[in-house]
Amino acid sequence: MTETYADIIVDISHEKLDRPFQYVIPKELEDKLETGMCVQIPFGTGNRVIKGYIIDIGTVCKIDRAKMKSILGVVEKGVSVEDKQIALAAWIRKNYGSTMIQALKTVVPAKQSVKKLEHKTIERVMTKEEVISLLGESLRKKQVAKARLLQELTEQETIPYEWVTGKLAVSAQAIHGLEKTGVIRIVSTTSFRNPVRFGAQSEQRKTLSPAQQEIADTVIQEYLDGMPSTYLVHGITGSGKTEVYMDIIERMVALGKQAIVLIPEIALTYQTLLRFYRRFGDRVSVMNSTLSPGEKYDQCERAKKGEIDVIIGPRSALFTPFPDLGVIVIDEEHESSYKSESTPKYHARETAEKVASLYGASLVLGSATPSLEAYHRAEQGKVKLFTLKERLTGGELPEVTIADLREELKAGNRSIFSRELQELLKDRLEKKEQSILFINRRGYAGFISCRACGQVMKCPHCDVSLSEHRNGRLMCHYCGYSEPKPTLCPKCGSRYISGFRAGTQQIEEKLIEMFPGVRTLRMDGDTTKTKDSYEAILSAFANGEADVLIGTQMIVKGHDFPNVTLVGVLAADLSLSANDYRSAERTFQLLTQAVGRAGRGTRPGRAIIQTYQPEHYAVCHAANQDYENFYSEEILYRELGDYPPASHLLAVQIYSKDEASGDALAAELANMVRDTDWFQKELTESIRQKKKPEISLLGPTPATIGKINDVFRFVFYLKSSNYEKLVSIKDMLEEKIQNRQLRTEMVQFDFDPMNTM
DNA sequence: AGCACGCCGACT
DNA sequence: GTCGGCGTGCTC
Repeated sequence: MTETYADIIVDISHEKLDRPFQYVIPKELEDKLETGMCVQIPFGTGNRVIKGYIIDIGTVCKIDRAKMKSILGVVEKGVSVEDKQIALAAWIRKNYGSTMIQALKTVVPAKQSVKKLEHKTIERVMTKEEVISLLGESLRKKQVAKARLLQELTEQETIPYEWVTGKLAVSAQAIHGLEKTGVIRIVSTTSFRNPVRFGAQSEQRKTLSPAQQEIADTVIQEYLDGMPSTYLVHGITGSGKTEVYMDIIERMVALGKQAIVLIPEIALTYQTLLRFYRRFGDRVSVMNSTLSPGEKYDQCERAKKGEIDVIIGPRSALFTPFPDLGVIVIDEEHESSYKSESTPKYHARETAEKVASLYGASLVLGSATPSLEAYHRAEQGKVKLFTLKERLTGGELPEVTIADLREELKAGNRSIFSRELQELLKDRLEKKEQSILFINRRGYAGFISCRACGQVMKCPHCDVSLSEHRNGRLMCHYCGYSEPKPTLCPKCGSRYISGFRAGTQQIEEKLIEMFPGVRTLRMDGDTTKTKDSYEAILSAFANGEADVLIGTQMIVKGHDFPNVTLVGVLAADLSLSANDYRSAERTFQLLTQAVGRAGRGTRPGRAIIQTYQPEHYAVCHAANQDYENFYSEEILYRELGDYPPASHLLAVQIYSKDEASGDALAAELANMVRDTDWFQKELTESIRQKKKPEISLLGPTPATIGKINDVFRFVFYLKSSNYEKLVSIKDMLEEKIQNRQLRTEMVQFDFDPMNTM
């Protein structure tokens, strides 16, 4: 008969107590308790009863058993903001895999640095004379601590609390003593700063088009009917999605509800914010990664107290603790930055759905190129789809041509610019119009293709590109398949078979070589170390300080350049051949966005997409700006390969300082899954019935980048259409790992990963 | 955060 | 002695 114990975080905001305490779970509560629940516990010497949150349940007794106390009872689920936050953290922990502490820290951002929460101050209640007489008395009684504080009070009427406990070294008891005798008063002056301030000028409301109006009306009406839902607004750039969001938010605010607006960090520009400020005044606030922890905490407090109605920010703004949230808007819903890169690796879109259901709020997703996940759910009827096809501002979509680089090679053009692009560049330079050259650096990790026929070396099992490895062989990083690197193209026999290498710097050099005197600006990871330099380059270009802007993906997001009439995409297939299943989707999104940069002003735009694979559906459909047809082809591919959203993928990532032990652990964990009874049963069933198994295991294999900072990385994948099954495997592995007490190794879980490891 | 323990000067 | 202020450390 074993006892069960619970790790509990006590409900006292103090950094010293921000760690788990272990309690005995009484027999009668054993079945009722779960992680994330709120319980009553005796705490401290006086055994005063306080609230605590269960973060873990186990059978390992970590401290002296004699010291442990028992849980008194369950605090029934309330409706407070805190309870929702805890429930959300528990959900994240369960679905994405992490410890409860990690989950709590993501959901309650200030829990860590809570020390500077309220700026408490000490205020003198009595007159100066009375204090001086008290001071004399204290000095006589040799009450040094009290005297120090009183001395300070003769000079100042109010003193910051930390100053008193810190510099003056007066303990809390002494202060409380003085408070009791009525000498001072402790005031929590919660001084909130609004990070950005604008004048209260209001933006004149634009009348919505019938299509826009219909979206806003539906969202609001269904909310009022008590049936909030998830909506996907598929609208091309310039179709006025932001107007729709603002209309919905305004009506929600009028109902006394609050709104969260998520936007990708990169699109968090001054212009976007300005529009919201003009509409909602100082009832709107910004979450920003540059905010200090203290400022973030302020934002949370303001939200809790109902001082703001709208918050705008990246992924983490989702956890703003509003008392009565009405709607969550996720703009540019397809952006990969909505997936967290650190544990817990949650996806903001999925998590937003959970948040919305906790609050009974509506969720509005918007994108010009929706993620396969969102569109798939719309097809299944789980999400309501709206399409905005009209560009409100007029503005024609640019004319797009595809340049076949294989033909260029045949015609003897070995430069990185196709002949048509060269001509158009020359023309734009003469006309003093601006151009953008876009190089796709994604998936640079050495795939191999034939420059004569465009053939890309692919894994025969997984249909993703093979990467060139240290040992010179080609490897698949999903399943570990490998083959020797060919010297001749297996399809056409050409010897021009190699990885593609070109950076923004080489392009710039070639461009200056070809057009002496051309003014260029370069933007990539190297030239934009800080956010300021990013803005600086973009505004320099917008001001006409250069003829050509050369850059990686970052130049295609946001920002309008009215004078740009030519966009050249050099080697579109670079990202197409990245070795993971999302590469076509990413390529389509990038190309569509890049092409959309041309002709935003009055003059019509042109775009050239250079590629070795002109027949590839992602390239063709992007050239035609045709999302629907891209989607129907891509979803077929996902269904065939059992990739998300048709199925689910769990990446189990193993990190280790020691290559051999990491490799061994990866193999051991993978075998642990393989050896389970139900996995074996599933396998035999599938063979017997000649169907696909409900679950399959790929790998383990060394990661694409096998070693970073001397840490070796291994990975294996589990595929299943049943998400719950993957969660249960994660739970099982988590338990095994916990009991093992790993030293040099670390294991992370990534559900439906955005990047291959 | 709150509570006990122990140290130290003051006072009956 | 013992009372009371005050710092320190701990809380499962």
